[in-house]
Amino acid sequence: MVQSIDPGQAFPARCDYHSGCRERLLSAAESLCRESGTSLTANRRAVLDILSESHHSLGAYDILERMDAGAGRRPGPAAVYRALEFLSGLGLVHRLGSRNSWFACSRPGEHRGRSQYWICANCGVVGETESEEIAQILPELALSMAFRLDRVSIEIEGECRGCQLQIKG
Amino acid sequence: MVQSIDPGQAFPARCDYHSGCRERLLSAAESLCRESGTSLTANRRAVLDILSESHHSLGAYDILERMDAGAGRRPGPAAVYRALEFLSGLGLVHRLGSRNSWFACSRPGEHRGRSQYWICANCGVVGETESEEIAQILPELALSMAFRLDRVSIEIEGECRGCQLQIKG
DNA sequence: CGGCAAGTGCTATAATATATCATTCCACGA
DNA sequence: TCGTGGAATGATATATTATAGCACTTGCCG
Repeated sequence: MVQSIDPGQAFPARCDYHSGCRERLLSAAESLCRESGTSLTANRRAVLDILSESHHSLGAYDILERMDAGAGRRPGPAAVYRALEFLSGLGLVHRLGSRNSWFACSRPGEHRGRSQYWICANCGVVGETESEEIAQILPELALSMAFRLDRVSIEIEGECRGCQLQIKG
Repeated sequence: MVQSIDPGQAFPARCDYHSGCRERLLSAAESLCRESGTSLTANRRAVLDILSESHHSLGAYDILERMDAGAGRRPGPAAVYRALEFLSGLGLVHRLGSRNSWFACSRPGEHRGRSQYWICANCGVVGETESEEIAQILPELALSMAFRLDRVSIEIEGECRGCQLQIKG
């Protein structure tokens, strides 16, 4: 087995009431903040809460719209982007460049920056894998080009198993 | 050697007057259009010309600005986006999701959709590699997840050799 | 208390991308 | 030669995504 994560488990269930993910994310957020001497403020927590409701990716303005659900007033876009920047800095959320959207990390605190993101074009759910091989190959390639590698983004678009079954059957 | 392209050659020279690239791109454009029964119209060619001037990536509006250099009048953004969509459909240009920008393909007509893009954060030049290993691993991973893989985007940000040398020395 | 740093609110605006519909251009057949 | 149909473009408006700038608040620490 060459995967550090069983790929059979990598693509999350379609259901939004996934268990464990939110709790894991929140506790990772708290410990990462503690470690880094920052704080999980109300805004940041609100954005994290919204993203952690499902494994779908959301646009920043989608997040913004959901932020008045509880409170009466809605912040400006900058508040959302500031929170997203903070959270992605800690690896708690990721940005999908191919769609200008954001989603909650499935494995916060682990394997920072070494994930592949699998995006179902039909249902919008995003899964993550961590391929050991890719984690090895890219630095080797970089070395052979004398390229200093800072950040990697791997986005794969296609259709998840669940959607294929549903559409076909 | 596991690379189909020598990685030592993958990152393009910093100079903008690179030889061969433009010619290769243009002739690939013509043959791809011929094969697909489409045509390389003036607009499309203008966008391709602008992108092929260097290995840098450009925003759509940067391209737009350069489109009045010769002619007196400038088209609207839609013209640029239409050309970009057409050209990227043929694999002649690529979009960088991490930066919302576009660049000319270094290897038009080959290995469609199997490239890795190496982006120098300092000089903005974009190089391409085609890793055989990655070309194998991703479909295997997809298979094990029962995920139908349609499109892959691999973007690596860092600093190229030339810029590292220049800054340090 | 006073001063600093981090975070936020608020407003404006920049940057990126698409929708819609009229018009042009050109190849092709009657 | 004319008309017709499809592809591409022009033109205008607008949607979507993201950042800038600056005042204010809050909490901490001397």
